[in-house]
Amino acid sequence: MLAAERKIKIVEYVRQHQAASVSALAQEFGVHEATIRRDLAEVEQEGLLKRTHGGVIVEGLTNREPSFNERSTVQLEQKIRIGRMAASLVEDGDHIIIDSGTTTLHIARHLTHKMNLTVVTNDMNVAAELRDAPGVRVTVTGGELYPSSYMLNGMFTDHVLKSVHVSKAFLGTPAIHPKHGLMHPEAQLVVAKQGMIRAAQEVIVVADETKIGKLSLHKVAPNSAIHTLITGVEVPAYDVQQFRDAGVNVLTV
Amino acid sequence: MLAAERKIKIVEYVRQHQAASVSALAQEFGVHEATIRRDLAEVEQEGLLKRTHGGVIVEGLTNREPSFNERSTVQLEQKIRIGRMAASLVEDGDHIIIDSGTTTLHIARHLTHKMNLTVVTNDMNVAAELRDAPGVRVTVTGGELYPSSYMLNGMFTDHVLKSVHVSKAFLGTPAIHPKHGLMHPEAQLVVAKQGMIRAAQEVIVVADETKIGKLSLHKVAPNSAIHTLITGVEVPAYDVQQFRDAGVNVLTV
DNA sequence: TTATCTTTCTTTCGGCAGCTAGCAATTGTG
DNA sequence: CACAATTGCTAGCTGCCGAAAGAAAGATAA
Repeated sequence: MLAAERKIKIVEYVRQHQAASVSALAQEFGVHEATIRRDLAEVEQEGLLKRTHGGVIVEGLTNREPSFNERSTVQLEQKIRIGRMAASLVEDGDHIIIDSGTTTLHIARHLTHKMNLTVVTNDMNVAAELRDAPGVRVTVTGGELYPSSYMLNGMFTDHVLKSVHVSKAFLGTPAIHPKHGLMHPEAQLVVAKQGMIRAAQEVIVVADETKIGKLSLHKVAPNSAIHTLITGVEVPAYDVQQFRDAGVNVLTV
Repeated sequence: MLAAERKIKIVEYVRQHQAASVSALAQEFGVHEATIRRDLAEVEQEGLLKRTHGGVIVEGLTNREPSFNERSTVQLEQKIRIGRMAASLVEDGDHIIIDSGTTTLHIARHLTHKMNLTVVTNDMNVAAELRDAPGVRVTVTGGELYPSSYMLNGMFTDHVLKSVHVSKAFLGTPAIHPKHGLMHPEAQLVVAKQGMIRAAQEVIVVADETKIGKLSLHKVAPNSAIHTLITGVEVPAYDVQQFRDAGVNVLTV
C-alpha cells in the first residue's frame, strides 16, 4: 500500500471508529508504529484528526472531549430514544429552540432531513450537527463559551433569546421535580433557560430517568410552564402520574 | 497501445482502484516504470490524479468537506507561519477579535498558552480551539451559521460587534489591494468585517501570498484603516513596498 | 501529594525503494 | 532518409520505513 493511500485510509478508519490507538492502526495496516506516528503527525498538521497520547481521535466540533463523552454514554440508548421522539414532534416549517445538552444533541441528530426548519441553539455541537442539513437554517446565540463544554451563555445569549419567538423550545435539564418543576444547580444558566421558555409557544423538556424527581438549587420554571416532558419508559408509573397530575403532558419512550 | 490511450486507461484504472503503484501500472500495461512515471507526470499536470511517492492516488479523496478542507490545506505551511507571527503580537491581558477563516484559525492555535486573554470570534472552530485554554475567555458572536463553514453572520453578529471594544482585531481576507484596500466578494460579510474594524483599536490583517494584490467586488475598508498586514516572505518586495507606501505596517514571515 | 514505573513519543540513523534527469535505442512519420 | 516522439535504461539523489535510544506523559503506589 502507498504511503499516501494509507494516510487516507487512516483518516477513514478513525472517522468510522471515532478514535484509534497507534498500535491498533499499526496492526491494521501492517506497518511499524513509528510509521503510524509519522502519518498521524502529518494528518494532524492537515487538521483532519487530533492526536492524543496513545492514539488519535476525530477532530472538530462534532467530537467530544472525555468528560463530555462520559456524560454522553450514560443512558446513551435512552437518550437516543428520547431524541428521536422529540424530533418527531418537529414539523417542516417550524422554528424551534434547542437547548444545550447531551439529550438535546440527539434531537438535533434526528432533524437533519427536515425541510425549511429554523433552529436557534446555544450549543455549538447542536449547530455543528445541523450545519450540513440542506433544509435547516441554524442561528447560534452568541455569548461566552462555557468551560469544558460547547455551550454559550451570558449577556449576548439572553439578547438573542429576547429577540426571537419560536413555536417549540426543547430544553434539557439536570433536575425536574413534580412539585418544584424545572430546577438547575447553576444560577448563571437559569436566565438563559427562562429566556428560552419565554420565547416559545410550547415548551418541551427532555430528561432521562436519572433526572426525574431530582431537586436542585435554583427554580427555573414551575411545571405549569412546561407543556410536554419526554422521558424513558424506565421511569416508574407513579412518578409519571405525579407529573401528569401537575398538568404536564408526559411522553415515555 | 498508443501513449494517449494508455494515459486514459491509467486514469480509469486508478479511479477504479482509488490508488495504484507505479510498478502495478507498469505490469498492468506492460511498459517500463519510467514510462508510467512520465505518463503520471502529464496526467498530474492536467490535474486528474495526484502523484505520491510510489504511485498515484485519486485527487481530492481526503476532502470530506471540500470547501473547508480544500481551503485549509492550501498554503498550509505559510498560514501556520503567519498564525504564529500574529499570535506573537498578542499580549497577556489583551482583548482581541479573531475573524473567521483558515489563516486566523492558526492564530488561535498559537494562543492557547496566553494568560488572561479575552477572545471574541465569529468562528466556531476558533472558539472550539480555545475552549480548553485555561487562560482564555471566549465570546462567540451569535448569528446564522454560514453554509458549509463554521462562520456565524447576521444581525446578532453585528449586535455583538457593536457592543464590544478590543485592543486588536485579526482579520482574514480573500483579497487585499495596495490601492483599494481590503476587499471581499460577498456583500453579506462586509458588514461584520467593518464591525470588527470599528470595534478595534488596532487592525491586523493576515493574508497569505495568494491574497496579496487581489481585487474583489466590495470594498471593506481602505488601507488607512489597517495598521498591520502579516503575510509570507514569498510576497515580492515590490508588493510589500506598495503597501508600506500606503501606510500599512507590513510584516513578512 | 511525591516518587517510581510503564507506556508512548520524539529524534536520529541506515537501508532500501522510488524518483529525476539525461542518454541511447526504438518506433513512427513525412 | 531525416527528424521527432516515445520508450527503456542507468547513475545519483530523495524520501520512506523500521529500529533503537532518550525524553515525555500517564499510571500506580506509597
